[in-house]
Amino acid sequence: MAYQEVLTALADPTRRGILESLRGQAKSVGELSSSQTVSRPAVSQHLKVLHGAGLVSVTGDGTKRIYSVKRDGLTELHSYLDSYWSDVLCAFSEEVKRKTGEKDA
Amino acid sequence: MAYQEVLTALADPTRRGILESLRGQAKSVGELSSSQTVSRPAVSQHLKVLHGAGLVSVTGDGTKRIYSVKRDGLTELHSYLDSYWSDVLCAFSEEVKRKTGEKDA
DNA sequence: GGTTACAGTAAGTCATGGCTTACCAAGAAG
DNA sequence: CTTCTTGGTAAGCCATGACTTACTGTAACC
Repeated sequence: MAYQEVLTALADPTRRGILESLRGQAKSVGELSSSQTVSRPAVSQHLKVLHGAGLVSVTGDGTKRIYSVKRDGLTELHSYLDSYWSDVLCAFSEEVKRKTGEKDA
Repeated sequence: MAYQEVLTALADPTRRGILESLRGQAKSVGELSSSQTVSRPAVSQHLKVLHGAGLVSVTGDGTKRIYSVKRDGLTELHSYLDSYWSDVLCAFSEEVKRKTGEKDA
């Protein structure tokens, strides 16, 4: 529920690659690591972060664990970005740009 | 034009704090650093990253530089997140979750 | 012109985290 | 029951980057 964690998770290129590889097709850890350049334990660690951020969901209690994209995980970040748009005050910051040489700035 | 840089820029808490402090009100570097816990040079460095990511714009060639939020900087990332929604294939990944025990997985 | 204030740069330090190899646990298959 | 496959954990290494102090440059003000 924290968009901060989502940003942290999405900041890493490898993690984005995993998420991209996962979108459209749920995969096991083995399948994921074969499509990535890093080792399998590295993928596991990244998946832990992604799971902690709520970006992926895992199923299968057995020896095979299937990971898939959890679409809802991006909702909060999406809303956060939206808030920057709806921010009316944001508009007048552009106005300030023109008042550059204000003496009493 | 790269949402990767935006994600990297937004991943840092201090940078988010600067951006938050900047939203709704354009500020000089001095004003920013006084509202932040880190030193002024640190703020300068962060502003460079934010500027590189296209998240802020700067005006004032003089000794006073006014930074403001550049709303457009978030557009690409916003669209990127949108693409996860429109991804039809994303839907069937949820379906796969139920077929967990597939033997030929 | 000299001084002061503001801001960016440089250099160096330290912590965070991403990756690897090695190991451990658990279920499937024979 | 033994063996193999699968995946998470631990420990350690190394690179990245965030922060600091010190310095430099530039514009405003006297």
